[in-house]
Amino acid sequence: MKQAIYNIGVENTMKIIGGKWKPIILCHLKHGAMRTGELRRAIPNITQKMLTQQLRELEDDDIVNRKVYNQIPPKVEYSLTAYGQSLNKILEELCVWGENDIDRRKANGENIILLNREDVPNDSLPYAD
Amino acid sequence: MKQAIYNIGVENTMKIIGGKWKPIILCHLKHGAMRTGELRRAIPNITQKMLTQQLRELEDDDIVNRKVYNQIPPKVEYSLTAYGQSLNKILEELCVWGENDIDRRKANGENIILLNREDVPNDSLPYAD
DNA sequence: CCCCATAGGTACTTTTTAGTATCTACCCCA
DNA sequence: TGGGGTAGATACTAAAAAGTACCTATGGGG
Repeated sequence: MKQAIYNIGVENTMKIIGGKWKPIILCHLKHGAMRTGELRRAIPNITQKMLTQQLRELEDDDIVNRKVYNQIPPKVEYSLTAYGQSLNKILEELCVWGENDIDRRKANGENIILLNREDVPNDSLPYAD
Repeated sequence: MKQAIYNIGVENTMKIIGGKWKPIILCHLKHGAMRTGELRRAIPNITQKMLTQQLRELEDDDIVNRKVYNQIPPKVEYSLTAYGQSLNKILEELCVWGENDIDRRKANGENIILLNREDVPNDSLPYAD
């Protein structure tokens, strides 16, 4: 059995939900189950390979559930497991923080664009300056 | 001027606080200012190069403040900026989630060790099964 | 004079991660 | 017969991230 040693909790968290694609996938799945093709369309630039690879890893970590419908053409739905949903709040906050940060930079003159602003919980920013 | 395009907020967040070392550095700094050497000791395995490199990037993004004391031998203190502190809650949650996840896996028979459990807010786990 | 401690820069190499291209399977439909 | 539509596997290549080794500066102390 391989032994894993971490110095701080966040190290483990990032191993599970870190990387280029996992946070994005999870932020989409937190709204409900999605088919493979839906995820592909929702996440421009992701390749089929990276999508399935990351989903498999999330499955292995009991974050994502894979449901296969036995039909032709194939239909597969991905969703957060009950355990994966314990990440919902964090995922939401990561999204919102990033959105507000983009606003802040834009106000600061940076040329930065956010295409899909899905989380707009309220009008009070966590940080205003 | 270079244009940045994001599809979803979390993409931006991860660009700023993602990677192998940044979340760890930030989780340490959220307790207060630390000297370079303190950070190095607090984060085993990080190299001087990675530490300063990541700190410079966090500085560029207005997350971390660098204070140089003009003395010999040199003394430099790093701390979260006021803006960087808007990440405090998220950082805390990332730490705690990782800690609880390690407990969960350990209970599940995995050989996994957490050396520094710094965030123990209460006895109610976000997810118990 | 040389080494200590401190903080940091830089060229180069290795490792990890991600991307590309091509392959499978299945049934339907024209 | 040969597409389309779905989901996915795999070998190979490219790019990004991290690690290694060695260099700088400064003043004090032995």
